[in-house]
Amino acid sequence: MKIDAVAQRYQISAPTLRYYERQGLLGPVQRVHGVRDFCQADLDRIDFILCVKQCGMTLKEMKHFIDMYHQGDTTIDERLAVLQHQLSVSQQRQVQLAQSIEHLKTKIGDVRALQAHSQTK
Amino acid sequence: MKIDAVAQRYQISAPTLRYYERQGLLGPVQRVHGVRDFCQADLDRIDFILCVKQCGMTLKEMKHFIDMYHQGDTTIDERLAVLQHQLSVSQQRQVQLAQSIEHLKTKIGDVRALQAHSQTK
DNA sequence: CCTTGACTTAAAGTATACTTCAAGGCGTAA
DNA sequence: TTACGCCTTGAAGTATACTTTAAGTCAAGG
Repeated sequence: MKIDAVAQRYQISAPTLRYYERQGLLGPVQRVHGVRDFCQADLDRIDFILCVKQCGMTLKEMKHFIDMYHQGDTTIDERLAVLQHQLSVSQQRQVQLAQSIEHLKTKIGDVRALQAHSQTK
Repeated sequence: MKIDAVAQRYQISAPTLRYYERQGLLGPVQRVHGVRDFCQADLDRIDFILCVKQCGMTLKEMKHFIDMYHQGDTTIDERLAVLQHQLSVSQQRQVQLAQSIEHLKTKIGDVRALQAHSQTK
């Protein structure tokens, strides 16, 4: 799979994919005549990156995680700890987001009341 | 209320509060002998800023919103539209976050299985 | 009176995550 | 063979949101 197809599939730009590879999050992706050809493992990796990115993990943290992954079984405990920590952080964010959304709804209600008032003047 | 007290109360740094004022999100906050003295309106504003920030609004967007607020009643419709748009964006993020959290839980399960396996070897 | 500590300013620096640019290579259709 | 389109590279540029630094002010306590 070439870079543009991958970019389309995951809704990210081709330069971003190249950037991820440069940062060591990906590959090195195999080249055919110098052109990247993403294999299933690369796609799975992108899937992982996008997932933990959504969960709030930074590229630096991902790099650390991936480096541990390449070091093999001895790092399983730490990798598990990192993922569990990230889960807990994400769940906190989830709660905070829910609160802020409720807060925002209240503020919208306030503005709506003001709007109704100004229209009846 | 002086800047350090406000900073402590909202768990943000004093330089960040000064930065927000410089960006036009706050005040100008009243000074007593050159020292900022935050009034209730300022605190309410900070509350608003932190809420919409949690919801994913950028400082630029907040600035736009606050500028409209200062322009008065004629901007109510647009302000309401901005807040409703932000609500919808935040709710989308909430859904995506929930999905990514589930995804992450699955990945944690996978690693845990691997871990159990390597221990029984 | 003088030191201390908390505040002030403007400006420069940092971190994160990309994006854009300039110059160029490769393979296929005309 | 030449033009087209998609790909390549390294390096520089951008956006966002702060943080840090340097130099200085001011009121209160010893």
